[in-house]
Amino acid sequence: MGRKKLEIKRIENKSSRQVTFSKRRSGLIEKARQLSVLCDASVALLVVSSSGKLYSFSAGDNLVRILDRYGKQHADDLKALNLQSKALSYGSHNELLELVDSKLVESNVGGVSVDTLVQLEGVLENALSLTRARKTELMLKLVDSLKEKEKLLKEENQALAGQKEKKNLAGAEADNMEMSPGQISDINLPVTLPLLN
Amino acid sequence: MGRKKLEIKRIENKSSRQVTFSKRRSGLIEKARQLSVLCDASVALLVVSSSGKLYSFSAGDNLVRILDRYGKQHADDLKALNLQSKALSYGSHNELLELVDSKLVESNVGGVSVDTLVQLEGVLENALSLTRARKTELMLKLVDSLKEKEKLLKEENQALAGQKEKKNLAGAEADNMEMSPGQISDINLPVTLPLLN
DNA sequence: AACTATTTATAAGA
DNA sequence: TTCTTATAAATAGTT
Repeated sequence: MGRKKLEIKRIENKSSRQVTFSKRRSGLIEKARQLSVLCDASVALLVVSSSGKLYSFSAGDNLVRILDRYGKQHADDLKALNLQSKALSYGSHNELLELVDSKLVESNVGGVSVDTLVQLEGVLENALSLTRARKTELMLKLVDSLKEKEKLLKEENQALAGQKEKKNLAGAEADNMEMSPGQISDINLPVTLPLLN
Repeated sequence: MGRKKLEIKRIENKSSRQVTFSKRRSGLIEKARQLSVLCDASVALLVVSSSGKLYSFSAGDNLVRILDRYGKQHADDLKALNLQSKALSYGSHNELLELVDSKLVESNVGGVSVDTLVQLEGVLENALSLTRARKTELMLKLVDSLKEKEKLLKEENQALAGQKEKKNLAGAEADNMEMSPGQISDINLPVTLPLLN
């Protein structure tokens, strides 16, 4: 809707891309607002420009609450989400394979076009790689957050030990407990993870 | 943009509200998609209808990654992350299964050789090799061990706090502190895991 | 789910 | 950036 019809593909000219980004971003946000008001819905919108700047908008409810709901509903009902943003469960791989297998056996009689099979293969590969990428990403995140937690706990630990020592010195005798608080206990973790294919 | 100008306020008639919701939701998603393509941006959109149904869309990058970015810029959202990671391991392959199913059914017209089918099966099986399961298993172990570590740290923490309190009560006398070795250690976790896709 | 009269969004230009 | 305006696109009400 402008002087000319614009093809929906990346705008190569940097400055008009910037202008369009700005205009359409406002337009999108306005539309989101209207949807929220007209239909009594909650809307959360996050836009990240190619230069990495983040714009967020939410209406009807605050963003965090909407995200929470996303998390919950994700567990219950993924039907509502589109395939792209969907995650697949670990177990699904095998199930899917089995399904495909059985379907293929079944169709020994009927027939399936090569094109369809190629398409199917693509779909599966795509879905799998998406899944794997996301799974990895999330697990790395989880690991990071756990490590962060660990660090904080250790610090607290050290602080507590320090306080204790002070008290010891101030008290009757010394005890030379050198409880250096960073001590080792063994948790069974493979130091090197054989994560190879 | 319609037969009449519509005021932007809650539509009272339930069914037209529903219709408008549906139309405008698609419109919004299309606009989001266009913005993403035209301007090389990432967009995440979450819409919750008044009846609580959730719709999500993302383009340019996966939703979780976009949310992550949001999380970084706006303090923590570990809670949401946890919810998500939980959700991710639950069901969700339904849609994919349906898609696969429909592809196979719909293409009962052409014809394909058993050889081709066997080949396809092989390709898919390959993509699902056991190694991936092993990788997942190992990562899950890693996460578990980190959680375990965390637990131990918390316990030690509590023990220390308890001792400190005791000391306070006992005043200046000896301390029989027997450092209960419920220790925590530093295990050399690879900071970056060589995770394969 | 289609249609179409209108309103809205916006591409290009200033 | 901001405004203007010709035109494309979205959609409200209708069927």
